[in-house]
Amino acid sequence: MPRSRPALDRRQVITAAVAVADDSGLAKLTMRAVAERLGVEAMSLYHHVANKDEMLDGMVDHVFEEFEVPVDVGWRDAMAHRATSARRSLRHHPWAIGLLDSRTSPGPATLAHHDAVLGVLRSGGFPVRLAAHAFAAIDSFLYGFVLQEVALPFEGDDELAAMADDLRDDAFASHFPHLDEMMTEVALQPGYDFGDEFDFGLDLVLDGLERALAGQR
Amino acid sequence: MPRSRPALDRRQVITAAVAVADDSGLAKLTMRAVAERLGVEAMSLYHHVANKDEMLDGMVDHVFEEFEVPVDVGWRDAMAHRATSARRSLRHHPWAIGLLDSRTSPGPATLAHHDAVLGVLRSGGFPVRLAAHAFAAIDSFLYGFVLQEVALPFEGDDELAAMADDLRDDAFASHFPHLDEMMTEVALQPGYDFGDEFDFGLDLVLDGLERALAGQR
DNA sequence: GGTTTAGCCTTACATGGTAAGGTTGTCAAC
DNA sequence: GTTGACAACCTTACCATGTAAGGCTAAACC
Repeated sequence: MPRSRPALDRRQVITAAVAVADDSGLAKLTMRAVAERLGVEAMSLYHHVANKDEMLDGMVDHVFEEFEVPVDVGWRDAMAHRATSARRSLRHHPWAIGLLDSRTSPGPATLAHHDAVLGVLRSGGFPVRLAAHAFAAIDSFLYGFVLQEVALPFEGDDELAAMADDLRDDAFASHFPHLDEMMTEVALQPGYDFGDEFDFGLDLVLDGLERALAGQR
Repeated sequence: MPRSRPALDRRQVITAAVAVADDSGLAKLTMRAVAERLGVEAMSLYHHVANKDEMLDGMVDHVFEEFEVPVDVGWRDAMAHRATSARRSLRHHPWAIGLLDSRTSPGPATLAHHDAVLGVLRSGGFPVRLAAHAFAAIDSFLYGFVLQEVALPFEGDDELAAMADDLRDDAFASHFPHLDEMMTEVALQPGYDFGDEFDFGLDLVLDGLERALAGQR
């Protein structure tokens, strides 16, 4: 086996891990699977990441790299764009949101991203304390929304309908009347998409922050 | 046919599993550990739950049982109380929030809880569609906040300070000036508690909903 | 009292993380 | 060019975990 150059590095390991998770889900993300994708044996990965946990940290940080924070627009547009971009990334890597709660050491991209967000708020006129409030509120909404979205047991209208029919019967309707009403009159209506709730909630939060900012002055 | 034999049942298995997770964390939650807590062998559990995954479903549903939804107050107070109660439970069972994204089949307590929340909104005057918006917005904020709170790499002021000192140095301050400012002027100030951001964000969301409800009429 | 069977147990296996240590190129120092 | 250190990758092996298959025992029903 002729080996010429440092073929592998940490970045490639992380990238391959992300690809495996994207393709096959977190459950199938094993060191052996990542190694195979790189044409290498599992133990070789340990020359580039300390252990699987650290690899997961790297994967999360990798996703944060994708979050876009525009700098030349007002804070509100910037935050809206950033939230939309983050949501898109997290939907593209649906395993990531589930990792967030177990990763306690933020990577460089994560820190850089958070710094950029704070930067936008501060230059948008938010005093430090209000910026902290805003930061927490926006991120809570963002992550929570994606968490729910990813946990939805269906994908698209038809699957929702199938699942709903599966679940709802007379017993369901009598036990959970409001849920039944919500499904019948909203969720199952043609054209309804839970994803659209994102804009409503985001505007709600941003409106509130705008008002708080105005009241501050 | 009802047997009068003192035996294990599904509820006990779930309860034991919750206890193991509370005490030792999700990583230590193994079928053998749960069995041991019940003075039983691992395989015996499979007479009461189909597999580990279904046990996790049951655990999540168990946590949802704890969420309180008061019925004899206005919608706003009810939602505030419910959010606070849910947050308390999720902090008490920190593993739960991380399971939410992988559980796609809601249990009976989960359904009942959601039904109760919708009931409060509907009788508070929310039209169905607005109730859907409100539901999504509140839950997004709630889950997202707890997700962040649980992922915080510290517990209490002193640990935060220790961790911050560990992280922050000249390089940190110059790379991440806004983060540095935030830590110095907010997070590290005596008495600061990230948990307090919860009330700010919750009020923000509820204010927004109140306004939306008023505009609807 | 014999049969059935629910409820628990023993065994065993495949999968997965990773410790220990081996092998083979590359390169610096002679 | 030879040597030796080191880096990058591999082989083996171990232990933990989920769970399939089937065994044992006593309660429940005939």
